[in-house]
Amino acid sequence: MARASLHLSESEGSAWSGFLRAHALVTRRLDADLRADAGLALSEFEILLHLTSAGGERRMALIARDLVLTGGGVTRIVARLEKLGLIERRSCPKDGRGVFAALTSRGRAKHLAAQKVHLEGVRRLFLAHASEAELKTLGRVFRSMTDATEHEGACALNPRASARPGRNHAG
Amino acid sequence: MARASLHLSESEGSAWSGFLRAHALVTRRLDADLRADAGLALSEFEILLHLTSAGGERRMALIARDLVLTGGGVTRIVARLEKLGLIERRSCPKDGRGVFAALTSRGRAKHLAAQKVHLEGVRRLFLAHASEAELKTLGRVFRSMTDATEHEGACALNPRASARPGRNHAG
DNA sequence: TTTCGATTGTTGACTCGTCAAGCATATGCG
DNA sequence: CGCATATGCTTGACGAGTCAACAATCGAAA
Repeated sequence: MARASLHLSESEGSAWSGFLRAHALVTRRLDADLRADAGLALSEFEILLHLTSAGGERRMALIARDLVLTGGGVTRIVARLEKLGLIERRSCPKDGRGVFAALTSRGRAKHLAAQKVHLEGVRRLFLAHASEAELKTLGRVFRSMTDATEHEGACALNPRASARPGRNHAG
Repeated sequence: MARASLHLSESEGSAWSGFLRAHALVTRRLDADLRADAGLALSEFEILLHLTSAGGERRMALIARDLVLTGGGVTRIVARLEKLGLIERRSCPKDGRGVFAALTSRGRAKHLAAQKVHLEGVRRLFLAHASEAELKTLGRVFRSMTDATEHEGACALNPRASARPGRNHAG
């Protein structure tokens, strides 16, 4: 383990800082477009989209896991969407603790309208900058990162799991 | 322009959602590690790092541009770092409006200590998941995105520029 | 020089999501 | 069953950064 160099190579550095900058710029712009043209924040739209691709309803905790939010965060976003009439809460008959977030018909319509803006933005800001082969590379690399990071001991989504017994430092 | 499909292909979808998930998971974990092991938030560390690689001092506005923050945001992060004794403000002799954020010696020391944690995290959470060739691809793709998005009319960092005369919708 | 528009940085008000405490329910074990 | 522990969701308090308004300064043109 002699490779504890104190700085990154050029390709490492530009991949990492590009990652941060691209995320900030792209999501910022996409959020602005969505707000202007559809009246919805990106985080709100993401939940409508998630519910749509899940068939219309989903448990709060699963939304949190999939969108990398805390439980409290989902409660609050869903509350906003509920106030807009786009979502309703349903209690889960199988589990008295559980709550479903479910699209209303207005919610479906809103998703459809916003989806146009969203897709246009994702294509223009993100997809347009990579070839098909490059997209596959991105997908593969991101998948590896998320799989590894998700299972890396106690994560922020899992605060009550064992108190970080070890983050397997490379030593 | 008949390709206004209402959904993404599998490779498009997993690249995009992977991008969002990877960013959320990786930065969250890195921020937690940095706080636990160095007592610094990721955003704070990023400014120390930026100042270091800029030779020790930098104008507020340039920090904001490079790190994709608003001016107000930089003011607040720098204020925190100043309170910690890691940074000091210097007025710019050439421009009475300007303010430099400058590393103190304690700031340099703190950067050095935190840099170990930061590098270990970036390597483990991000770099380890891509080959050299893949890193080059990421760098190239992200660069294209940021170049395009930065110059795409009024961005959030440039609120007083012409009021979004057109976002060149594909029409 | 005066004047007007652009730029720089700061600040109060606000939004968004996290954190942690709390309550309700579920599940496993004696 | 009765108790301990784990999970699901909500909520008050808070942290972090944006937004918009503002004051100060710069620069250029009349």
